[in-house]
Amino acid sequence: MKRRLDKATRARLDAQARVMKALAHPTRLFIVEELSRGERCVCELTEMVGADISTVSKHLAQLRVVGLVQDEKRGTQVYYSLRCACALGFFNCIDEVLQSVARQHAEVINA
Amino acid sequence: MKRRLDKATRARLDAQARVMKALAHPTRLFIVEELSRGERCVCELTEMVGADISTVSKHLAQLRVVGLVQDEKRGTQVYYSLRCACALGFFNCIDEVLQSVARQHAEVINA
DNA sequence: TGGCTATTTGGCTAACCTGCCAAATATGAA
DNA sequence: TTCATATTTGGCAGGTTAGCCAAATAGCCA
Repeated sequence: MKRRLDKATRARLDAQARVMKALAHPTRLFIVEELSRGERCVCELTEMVGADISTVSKHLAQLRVVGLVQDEKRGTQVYYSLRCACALGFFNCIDEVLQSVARQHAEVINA
Repeated sequence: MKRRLDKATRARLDAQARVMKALAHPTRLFIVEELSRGERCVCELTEMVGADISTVSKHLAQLRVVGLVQDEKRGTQVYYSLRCACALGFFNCIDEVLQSVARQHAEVINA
């Protein structure tokens, strides 16, 4: 019997894709990487990223709604932290892919 | 000293984000998952996905350019296969995130 | 060659994303 | 309360993406 993309599978994939999409932006990857070292407030991240604070705030909101990070308000500042350390595993795999591509590229050039 | 998003870091993050972006679509996640069971030709995937073949072909092209899959032409058919099995690790982490969110959701509702 | 099937590419529109500014909101201090 | 700082939200313009159809390309076989 043929596998097919049924409604339930589709719903699961939609949810998974939403999480992937939240990670699919250089600034948000930077934020995740930085948060893996410890919590940071919005203004710290804003300074590091070098974009408008409203832009950074929106990136953080995207990571938050999918559950990758959590926020905690202390005084006038909001501190964000990673909720799932496993997100860092992504970097390893992605780097593996990129290195594999680089190797292949080199082969083609040397061929 | 403050960490900052410098030019080199930015370039690395851009490359990583390109790979993540290729994965950030339900249809493409489905394809990756299906290819983890073995190679498939475009027409097989098209039937499973249930979209236009040109749409599926474009999704496959996106996965190919970032190095996640490779293609091999045999006769009139093109067979695609996974290039990095580690991509499957993504699913585990994403599911962990989603389950964590679901748990939190339940807590809030029961509170 | 011509016809058939499999796949890719071009082109189009609708929908979505990003980043900035401005305005709103929240907290703490004077 | 008023001011100042930190953050979020609304809104807009420019750029990107998705999916369909039609057309082009490639391989196989008669």
